[in-house]
Amino acid sequence: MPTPAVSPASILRVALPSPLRRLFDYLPAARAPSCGWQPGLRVRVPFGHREVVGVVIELADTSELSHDKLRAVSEALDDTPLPADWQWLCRFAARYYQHSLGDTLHHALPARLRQGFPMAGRTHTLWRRHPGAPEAPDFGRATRQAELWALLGQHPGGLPTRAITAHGLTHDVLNRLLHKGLVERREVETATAGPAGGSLLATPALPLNQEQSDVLAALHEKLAEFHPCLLEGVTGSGKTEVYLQLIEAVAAKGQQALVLVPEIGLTPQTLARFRQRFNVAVLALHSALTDAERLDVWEAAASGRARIIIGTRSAIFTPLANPGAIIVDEEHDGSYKQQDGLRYHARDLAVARAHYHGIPVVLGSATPSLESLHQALGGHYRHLHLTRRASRHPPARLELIDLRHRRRQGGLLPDAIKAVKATLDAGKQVLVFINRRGFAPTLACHACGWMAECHQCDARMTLHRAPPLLACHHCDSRRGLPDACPDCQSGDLRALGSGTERSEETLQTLFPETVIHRIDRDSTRRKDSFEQALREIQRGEPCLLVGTQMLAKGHHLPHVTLVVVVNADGGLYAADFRAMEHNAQLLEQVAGRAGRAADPGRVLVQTLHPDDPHLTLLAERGYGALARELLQERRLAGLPPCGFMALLRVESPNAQAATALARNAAAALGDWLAQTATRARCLGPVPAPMERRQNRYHLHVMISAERRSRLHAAASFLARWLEASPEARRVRWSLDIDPQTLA
DNA sequence: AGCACGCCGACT
DNA sequence: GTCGGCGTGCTC
Repeated sequence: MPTPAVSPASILRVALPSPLRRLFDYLPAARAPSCGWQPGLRVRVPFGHREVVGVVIELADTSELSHDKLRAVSEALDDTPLPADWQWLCRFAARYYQHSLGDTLHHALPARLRQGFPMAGRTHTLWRRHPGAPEAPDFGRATRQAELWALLGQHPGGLPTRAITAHGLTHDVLNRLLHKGLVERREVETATAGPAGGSLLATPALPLNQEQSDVLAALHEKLAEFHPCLLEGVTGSGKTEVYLQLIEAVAAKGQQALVLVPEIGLTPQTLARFRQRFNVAVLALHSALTDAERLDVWEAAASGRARIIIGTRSAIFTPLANPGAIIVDEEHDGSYKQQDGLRYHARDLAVARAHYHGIPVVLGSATPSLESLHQALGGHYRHLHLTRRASRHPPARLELIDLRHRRRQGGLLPDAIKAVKATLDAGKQVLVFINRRGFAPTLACHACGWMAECHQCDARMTLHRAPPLLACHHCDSRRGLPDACPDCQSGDLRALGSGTERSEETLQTLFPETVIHRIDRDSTRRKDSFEQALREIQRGEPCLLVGTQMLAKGHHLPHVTLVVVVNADGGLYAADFRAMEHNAQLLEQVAGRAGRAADPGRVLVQTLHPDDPHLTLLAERGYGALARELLQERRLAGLPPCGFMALLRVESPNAQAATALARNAAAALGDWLAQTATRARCLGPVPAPMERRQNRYHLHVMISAERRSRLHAAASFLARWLEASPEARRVRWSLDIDPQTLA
């Protein structure tokens, strides 16, 4: 048996940060790393006219290029390969999403490592009081030094630099104490730098109800094998406590847990809940981290020192030394899908990864995606349920109220206004949900019918009042308000429809005594203003909340007993086949905000289609019933998740060039499908839902198949065709496997 | 994707 | 004269 060559190697095949989906052959650098040449080593290589960081993928004896064409690796950047599980995930993702491996590796690497920085070594710095220092030195007016001294006094075992700077103390203060000989620094092995021994739990677990215990018991049954679970639990049924106790079991075995949360879900409160419970290191990956901190978390996870890792979409690419479980909270959330570059879905990668590791993966949601529901109903995922709310009240049902032919103020019907008044009079809070920011979605001329349109998009401009301007929500264009109609010079320009600003204004005139909090992207632009508003709201004074989906998701609003949905029709008749699913998820999530504490809630839903069968099903029997009905319809239509789909998006400022490429690609794919008798369909090209956006023309070519393998074959052909096509280099295109929206 | 090369127009 | 617009071609 020949043993695999480790070193010396003659050719290194390297993945490079480039959209080109192939490897590049290099000669080894003169100096081999101490581990010898191996796949997974980071290398710096000359590439064209620059140097880039790449990853060795395989070793080979020969190259297709002649020897004199090959260049040598400049240097090996590490003495150990990148983590094997991380390598596996990148390769899987690159193959599944038809993306360049080099690009995938590049994006999955912390910025520091892709820039060629060395791994931080396996030690880190701890600071503590010098054993020989006096107990209470005199700091005079140096209050920061005294502060640091006090802080270190609380941590005799020493504090990492990051913990000190997190307290607002600078390196400068640290250095001054160092020079005075009052503190000492120690370099400790990273792998052993975990928390001091003692118990796993910092605070005891909460008691579980029967349902929660049953779910947890089911999870405990299979902790050492691949065990995909859908946890379908209504809002307020205690999913998080189940997660925490599952993690407890995992951590008790000395293993790590990876928790994914939606983009808006990673709040200080969420993190605090995990940190309060456990004595082990809980690390968060969020947008506010510096590159150095991000690298720290990566290495802590890769070494096993970090025991619980919480993060958003990209956290799925965190290496894990000793994984025990993966949890995806609010698994239906759209933010798990990357919408550019490597268009991965973190939930789907989580399942693939759990399979690779042979560990459980829990997908939790009150409103599961049809994808996950399909797997659960088909017996491929374990289906777990939490139906009971912690509060006494069952989830509020939706009450549909008919918007047709009725006067409304600020978007609200008289019935809704009456209910708002009654709720406020009872000393409770009201949430008015509008999925449109700005004052009004349209500015129109009452004399000739002209409407303010964006010059760069096929869209109307939104009227904003503070400051007064017309803004396009699809590009960055904005302009001042016209005094008169540009077409007929009439001065009778009117705002049509209502956005958050207008509802806020109207409600303020109707309820002048009441405090109104408007929560949308415009009102919360200032840092912390959202958190501040939430704190005030949670104090419980009667007030009105007017907001977009920012308010709908996840936040605990215990004093809200009435929710008014200004218009439920957003997704009813949209071209996107997932529109109703997403609309229903949003409505159910909004409704979940009502009556979470002591009082029962009411949810009023205004609609122009009170007889729509989907909407009435949702109102009468809830999301679960509607989801199963929608799934049936998808099955009949062969749509995902009962069929598979990929989408080629083509875009260019030049409409002809975009159309030509889309047409040629579709024709090439059509021919190939026919020749190879591959059972997949090619649809299009068709203009994208908003064909012109930022003066670029968008077209779609859709591929669908009953089987994943055929979709894959077709998508793979298309990707190769596009790469080889000269015209595809002049037009921007992207191939989206399992697209979540058709926009 | 970068990046260089190359060929045209409008400036100190 | 040259600065710089972006089309074209290449990267082991």
